[in-house]
Amino acid sequence: MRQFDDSLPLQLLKAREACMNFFRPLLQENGVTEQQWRILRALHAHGELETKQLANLCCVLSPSLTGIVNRLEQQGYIQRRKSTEDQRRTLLSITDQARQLFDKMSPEVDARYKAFSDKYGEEKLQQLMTLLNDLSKISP
Amino acid sequence: MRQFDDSLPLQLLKAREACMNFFRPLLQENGVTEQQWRILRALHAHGELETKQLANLCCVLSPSLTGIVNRLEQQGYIQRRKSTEDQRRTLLSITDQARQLFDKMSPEVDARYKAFSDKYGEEKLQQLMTLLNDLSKISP
DNA sequence: AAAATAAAGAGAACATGTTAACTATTTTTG
DNA sequence: CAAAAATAGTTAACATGTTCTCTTTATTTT
Repeated sequence: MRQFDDSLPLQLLKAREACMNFFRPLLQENGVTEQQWRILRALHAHGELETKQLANLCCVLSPSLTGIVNRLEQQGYIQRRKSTEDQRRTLLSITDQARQLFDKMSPEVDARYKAFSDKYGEEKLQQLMTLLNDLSKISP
Repeated sequence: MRQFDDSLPLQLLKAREACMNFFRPLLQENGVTEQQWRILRALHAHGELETKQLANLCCVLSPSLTGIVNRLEQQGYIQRRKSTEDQRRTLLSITDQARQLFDKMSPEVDARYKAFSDKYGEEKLQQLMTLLNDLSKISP
């Protein structure tokens, strides 16, 4: 069997960990978890979304998303409304309070991304993104 | 700020998800979780280890490891013993029952890894592993 | 149109991730 | 050597991941 330390899933995990080390402190300073930030960014980029769409975009399962969204709503960062055509669907969007958070955090996020890119190498980062993008498209 | 869908952490997550889709069913058939399997493989490859070493190898925080190891011990896959020199340290190793599990699963694990490698491309896989390995070494 | 099916969310139960605090042991300092 | 500081591991509290089930609403089938 394949050597343990060569396992691709483990390497992906470690890489993600190394990358997050650049951003985690910033998120913590601003009182949002990694997952909450992922959700907010998706809504910021895509506008109003259904729960299911959001889950797919963020690579989160819907039961997890339920809780995350509840907490974000409680903190005033997200608003829900029911779709009028299809009563099953919930539509989610960010509030002005969330937009303020973005304005506040954006510069520092960019700075840290640049620090990361500089340390790792811009070309390598591009290559990596391409390879990852290909990988995420395959399925058994 | 960087486009949401271009975020490296998200891409790493999606890539990992795509990869795990090849193995998850097998793990489930054998009644072990992804994390349990990771722990068992590390112990299988490295022999007896301290809790902390194991946590570092597997990219798991010690509080999580405590629970995982408890459950694995309960299921008869792991045995603990106290270090004689340093009473703080716990030494962990796999049981024969775990070794049997490996013998049973190894061929199928290999087969699926090959299926994955064929579908993704062996060269690309090598490149990717190299890039990930580099990434996991950098820190802010 | 009534019944069967499918789809979207939410809820439950358990495993894991994450941070902080705590216990029991060394190890280090004064 | 005794007190202080450091280390290994666990516990606690909460957020999230994972699978299964349930409810509600649409859609399809007969």
